Amino acid sequence: MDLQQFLPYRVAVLAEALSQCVGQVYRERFGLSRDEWRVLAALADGGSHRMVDIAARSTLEKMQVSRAAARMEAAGLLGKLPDPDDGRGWLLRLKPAGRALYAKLVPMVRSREAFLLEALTPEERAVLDRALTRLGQRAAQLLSQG
Amino acid sequence: MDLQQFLPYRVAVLAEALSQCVGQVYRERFGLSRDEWRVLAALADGGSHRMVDIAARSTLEKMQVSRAAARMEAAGLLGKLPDPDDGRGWLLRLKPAGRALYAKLVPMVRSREAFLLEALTPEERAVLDRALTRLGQRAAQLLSQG
DNA sequence: TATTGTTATACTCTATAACTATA
DNA sequence: TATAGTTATAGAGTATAACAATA
Repeated sequence: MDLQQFLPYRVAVLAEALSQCVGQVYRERFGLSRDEWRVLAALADGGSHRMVDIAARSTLEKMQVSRAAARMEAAGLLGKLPDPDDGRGWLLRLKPAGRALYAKLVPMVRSREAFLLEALTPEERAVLDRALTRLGQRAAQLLSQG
Repeated sequence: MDLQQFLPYRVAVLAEALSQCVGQVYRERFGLSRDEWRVLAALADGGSHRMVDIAARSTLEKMQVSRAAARMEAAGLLGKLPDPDDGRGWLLRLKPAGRALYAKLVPMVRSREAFLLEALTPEERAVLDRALTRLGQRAAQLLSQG
């Protein structure tokens, strides 16, 4: 068997490389961790969201969201409001500083993504899109079966 | 911007899922770490290889290879022979126990990979193959430029 | 001077679960 | 009993660089 041709390995190597590409922006230029960047992106619609929803939208654990949110609150990027519908919960919402950061950061990562995608034709992108989705579904199936 | 549609995020999530699928085999059933599994796979051709070559073939740091090899040597999976061509180096080589482990492990991860790929037509697989390669090249380009 | 492999160290991440307060 | 969020802790993984031996 050839490791170089093994799909999980290839995807892992690519993910690592893409993560570094994007990380050069959010980590090195803006001092955010990966989790903080995901929380920022998950709040991008400008709304207020419960932590558990942010977790679902960002593929993070509730604990990771809690910690990232605490750091971002301390940095003045977001605020925590009591959830009016549930006394246990909080709603997260970007503050102006968080929105400003987002507005600077997103065009930069977007243009990196665009550069990456220039490697593919529109048809290839469509296939890739489907492939990522379907492989994810199959992987979930395998994982649920053990 | 929609995190769910962002390519680096999608690839990261998929890589995580695929890594768990394969990890269920090499970690949970055979007690190997990811690095040890990669070293095992990189020695799969039955030959003797320098650590620096294993590192290149497995996308690991020389330090990770050194540590993984030390653990695998202690476990009797591989042996270290002095490199006849370079007094500084060692050649790694699977021992019978390592080859036996490999022979049991590979069919299992192979069948998982095959199950995953059933989600795609042969044409889609070919496109995915090209896409992974080209995206990796572009990412390397971005990283080298900063 | 550069390279192979080893070791040290500090740091980050991850996983698990205990814990509180509400539902 | 179950859920939202917080906190604690231990273990794993990562990054950096110093180091000895050899090229």
